[in-house]
Amino acid sequence: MRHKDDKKNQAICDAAIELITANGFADTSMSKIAKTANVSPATIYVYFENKENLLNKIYLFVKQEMSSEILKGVDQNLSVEKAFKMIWNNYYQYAIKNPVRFAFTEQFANSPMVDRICKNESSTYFKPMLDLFNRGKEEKVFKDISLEIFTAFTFAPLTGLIKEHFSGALVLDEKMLETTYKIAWDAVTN
Amino acid sequence: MRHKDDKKNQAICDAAIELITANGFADTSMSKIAKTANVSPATIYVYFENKENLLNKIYLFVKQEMSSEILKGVDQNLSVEKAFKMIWNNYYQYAIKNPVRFAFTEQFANSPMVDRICKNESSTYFKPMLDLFNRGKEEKVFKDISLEIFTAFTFAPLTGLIKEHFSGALVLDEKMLETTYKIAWDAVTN
Amino acid sequence: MRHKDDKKNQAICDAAIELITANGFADTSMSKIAKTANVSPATIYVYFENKENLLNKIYLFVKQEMSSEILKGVDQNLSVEKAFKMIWNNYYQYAIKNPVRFAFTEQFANSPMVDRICKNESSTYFKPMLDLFNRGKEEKVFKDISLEIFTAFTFAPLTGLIKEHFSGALVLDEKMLETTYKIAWDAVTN
Amino acid sequence: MRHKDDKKNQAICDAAIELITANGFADTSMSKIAKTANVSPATIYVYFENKENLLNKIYLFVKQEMSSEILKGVDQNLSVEKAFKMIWNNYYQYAIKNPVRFAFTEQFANSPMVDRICKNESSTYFKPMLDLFNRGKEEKVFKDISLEIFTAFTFAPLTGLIKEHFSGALVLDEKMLETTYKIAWDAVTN
DNA sequence: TATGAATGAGGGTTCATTCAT
DNA sequence: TATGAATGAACCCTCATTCAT
Repeated sequence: MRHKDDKKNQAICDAAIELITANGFADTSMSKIAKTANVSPATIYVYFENKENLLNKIYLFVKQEMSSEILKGVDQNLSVEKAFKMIWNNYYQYAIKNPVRFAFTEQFANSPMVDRICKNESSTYFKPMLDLFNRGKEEKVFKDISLEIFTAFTFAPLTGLIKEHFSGALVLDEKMLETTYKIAWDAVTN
Repeated sequence: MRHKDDKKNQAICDAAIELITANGFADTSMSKIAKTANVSPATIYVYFENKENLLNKIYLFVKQEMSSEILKGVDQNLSVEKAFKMIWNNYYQYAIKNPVRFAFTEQFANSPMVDRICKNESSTYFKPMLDLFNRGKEEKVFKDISLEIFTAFTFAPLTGLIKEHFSGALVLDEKMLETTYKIAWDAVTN
Repeated sequence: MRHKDDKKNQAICDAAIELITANGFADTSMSKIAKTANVSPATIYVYFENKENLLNKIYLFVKQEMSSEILKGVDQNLSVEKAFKMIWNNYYQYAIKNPVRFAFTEQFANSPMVDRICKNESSTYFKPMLDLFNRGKEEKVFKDISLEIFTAFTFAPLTGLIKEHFSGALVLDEKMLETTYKIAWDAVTN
Repeated sequence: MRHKDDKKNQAICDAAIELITANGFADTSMSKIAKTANVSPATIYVYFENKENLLNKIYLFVKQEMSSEILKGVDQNLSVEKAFKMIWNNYYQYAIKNPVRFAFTEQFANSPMVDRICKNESSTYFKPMLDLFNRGKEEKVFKDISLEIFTAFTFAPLTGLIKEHFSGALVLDEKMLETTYKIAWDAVTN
């Protein structure tokens, strides 16, 4: 009996992420994914139940990878400020180093295509970030605002700028990044 | 020769916006648009060259409508602060009153589908907003930051919160809106 | 606007009947039907909702045609004996003259593929036959047996012999037919 | 060298008969048969050359089993009448006790799928029945008719009624069975 | 202008079968 | 022998678009 080939699985995932990011989910056919992954269309169905399941699994996979990169080096002993800055920078670094994966997650961040269960599970990966937010509020470092507003003034602006950076409308250099960080930090801290 | 029927044109646009917003561009077939608009599929091709052209024209149309709503009441005589607040609130009002159109524009804001020319043209509609931004910088009201950073801390946060409001993850009430505005204003002003 | 082309409809039906009879429903693809009918596969969907609907419509059509042929010349004024003989002979004639259509209906006579509604409707076409059976019983010409037993000894034997005739296992000549008729008549009459 | 596992062979046959009877030959995939038989799809090809060969072998197997059941207790010493009645009843009993196998054989009785050789071979299993028929004619018990007509008025009616019994359109009780037998006997005897 | 008919290309998916272990 | 992985071909069906009126 043949073993399940991990390289094939990876090739399919990579092809799917690349194509979906470039052309969108609906315009990415299973055939095209197969062709890009150098695999028969039928082979995809050995690893994934169907197209939607493929999307969900890949989304979870990328989110997990992303979260582990972003939370790298963060632990309870760090001060709120240092921990937050580290996460913020890690997020930026991940996006810059993995532009395709970053674009992929952004495409489905607010999409109904990725089902709710899948999204909930993915949000658990980021629990340490939530803990930090709560600790910051307890320590009166952060303003007494909701998580959504907090995110809206910290990660949302960065995300927006990174997107424009990738689109070529903007060059997000070191200095701009620092400016942005400073404004964000001031916006949500007392 | 008969004139092109403006009602038919409008019906097609409305149908397209509704269906695209609900199901996405790729899952919205010309036949379905035709059926929803009570028109033959072939008739759509009397008004639009093809599907992509339909999307572009509709995108421009909605952007134009949106900009005229958002800039309503804004003129040079208003102080920077008053003008900005007015625009910010108008934007919120437009989104709340036109959830479908708002969702429609958001869907394509970062999409490769709407071609570059189309996007550039659409940004000209918001020139008064750009003028205001420059005036604010000249008057030293706004910080000396780029337009992109300015937007990232003013409209981007609001857009994010509105999306979460529509998704049901959040209730964006009067008080939260004020809090958000205050943080945004403080973030970009000296 | 183009008119719906009745020749195309007919060509599709003929092709479907022929292919389904020869190869069975499951082994008859829409593409093959299209090719045989000299039509695009998509065109079939202009006339039929889907493959199953195609089968149902064709089944009804053939049954209707068949019943009108079989009941031709039969009316209330004929004696039970003469009317029955006429129907019996008409049935034989129809089968011999329309071997493909005969085989087609036989293939689906006891099949769950043709849905119940469709079958019920088709059985109404043969109501005159049922009336004759009841009249025969009232007049004490026929034995006091159920319709099913009646059919089992009149049409079922003939059907079986016709099938063997077509399969080449048998030559169903005039004399054999008369013998069969006589046995059938004696079997169900007092 | 390991022996071929007879239990696996049997499991595959049972699964195939069940699925084919329930869903038809074309809608029964090798994978589904494998799954139902708790076996790998590839294993089926150890026992059968391909799908068609699987069908033929199973058909022969069931026919053989059926014939041995039907001819059980029949021998040369019995009178023609007693022997015939025994066979007729055995046939009915077999059908009632093995509805799936009965339905299976019926499905392919007039199908082009089971190839000619296969059918011929299967008919040899019933040779004792043929002998009885010839003896009955010699003894002037049976009318001087062909085997086909004989079958058409003895087994064909019973088969038809059993089918309707299974389809639920009819309840074939003891009394009805007797009536049917009597008519059949009278139809083919002097 | 306006239309329903018509279509080739392509969609996702399943299939019988073979491969490699 | 026995298997799960792997596959090209084929499945039904929908699509954006054009045709003919």
